[in-house]
Amino acid sequence: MVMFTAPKGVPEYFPPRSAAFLAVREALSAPAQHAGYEYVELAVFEDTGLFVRGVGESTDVVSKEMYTFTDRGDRSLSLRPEGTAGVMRMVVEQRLDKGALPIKLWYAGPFFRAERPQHGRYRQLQQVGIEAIGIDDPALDAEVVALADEAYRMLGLTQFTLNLTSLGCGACRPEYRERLTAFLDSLELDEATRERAALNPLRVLDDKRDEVQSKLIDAPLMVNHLCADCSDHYDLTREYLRAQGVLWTEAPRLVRGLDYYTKTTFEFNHPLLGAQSGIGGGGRYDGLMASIGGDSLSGIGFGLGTDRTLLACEAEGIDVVQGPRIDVFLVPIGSAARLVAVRTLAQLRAQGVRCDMSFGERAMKGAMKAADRSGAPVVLIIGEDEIEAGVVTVKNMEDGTQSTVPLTDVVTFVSSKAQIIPSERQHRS
RNA sequence: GUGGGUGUAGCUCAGCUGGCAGAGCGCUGCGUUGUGGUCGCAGAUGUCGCGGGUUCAAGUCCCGUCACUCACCCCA
Repeated sequence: MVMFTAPKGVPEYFPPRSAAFLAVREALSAPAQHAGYEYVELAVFEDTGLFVRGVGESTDVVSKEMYTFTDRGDRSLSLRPEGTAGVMRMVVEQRLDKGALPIKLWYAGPFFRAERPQHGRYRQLQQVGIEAIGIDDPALDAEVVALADEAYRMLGLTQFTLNLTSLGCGACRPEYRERLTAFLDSLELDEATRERAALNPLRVLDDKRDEVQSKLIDAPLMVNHLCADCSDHYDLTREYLRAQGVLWTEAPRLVRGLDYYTKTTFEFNHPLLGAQSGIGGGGRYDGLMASIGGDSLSGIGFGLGTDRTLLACEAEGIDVVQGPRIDVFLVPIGSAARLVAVRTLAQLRAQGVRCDMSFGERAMKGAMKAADRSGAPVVLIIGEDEIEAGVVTVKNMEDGTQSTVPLTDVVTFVSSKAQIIPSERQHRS
């Protein structure tokens, strides 16, 4: 017999953790939804050329981590390794850029990178992302960063950090890049590092090794060589962040792996996640739309890692899912009671009460055990005695007390009671 | 792609210099013929990852292989 397993590096979520995953995904997008961002459902695979031109041919993500295949029409397609390029393609293709600006969009779903799996690093990874396109205003940079910060804080995370910098633009970065290259050429570096420097010298700046970092103390930094436009933009962005009470660390050596980033760039990290500590990141990408054949519209956005954020919550001991998953559980004993239970269950659900019942010919003991495992705080027992008396026994599972309610009143009685239960477990403020 | 670690019950793991396959949790039943959770008692569950070798004897030692995992790299 063959035993099938999920492909390597694909995290799956099943009860009870799947509920936490869902709650994290909801929490990550909630602040953006409150801020007017609208949902988009994107293609999960795209023309390979979109990522080559948009994300950048020299990036690791595109050059060696894409799942690329040829379809029956000999088209080269790739599973999306990130979301921004696809959003920009949609905006250009659907002419969304001809409407009101800025275009504010959010998305969520799986992305794919053929990497060696590790704690928090998966081949199928889940992200929640937002993009604000078409207006080059530092207030939007600040909004995007603040929405990510708000999402993490809403979940109850306290230990994450925000690293922020500016990567400059097409006007000032090439000059800086030359300066940095000249500096790196003057150092004695190992071959792998030299190759990295040739491909993207900025990448060398965030090398983790102390022996490399010690040589970089005097390295020129982008933030000290910004043009007037980039410098003003960064100053205003920080002023607006301060105005919203967002705290951050200046990270002049922060580098991102995707070529399209310009100006404001940021990364959220969590110290309890090990090597893969980035729980979210993003930045401005003013040249991206033009590079894939659209107008020269600016944009800024983030991608937040749903898997890693869940890991971060677990590492901080946060219960993302609070309270029971249902409010009421029905325990019918005997066929007459079962009919009553099926009808009552439907009526309760129509009232919006979350409820379930014991299925199968279970004896009272087994049915009560099922009731207990459901987590429902209230159990309705419907047996032969109750049927005969025209009542339902209502049991409080926390203190074990019970009372009888006429069958005709039970839906009203329970639904008014169920209204109270959710308020007892409101989200932290 | 490179390096390290680990594979034993559903889960978490113990098993010493080779000598009868174990614990906790969970699961099932009973204590209570209409009451869960707590408590007590009883019970079920193994290709010791897989293949080969050494040995009277291998979960244990050796070789190979696969899987998982941590780190490099990269990134969410």
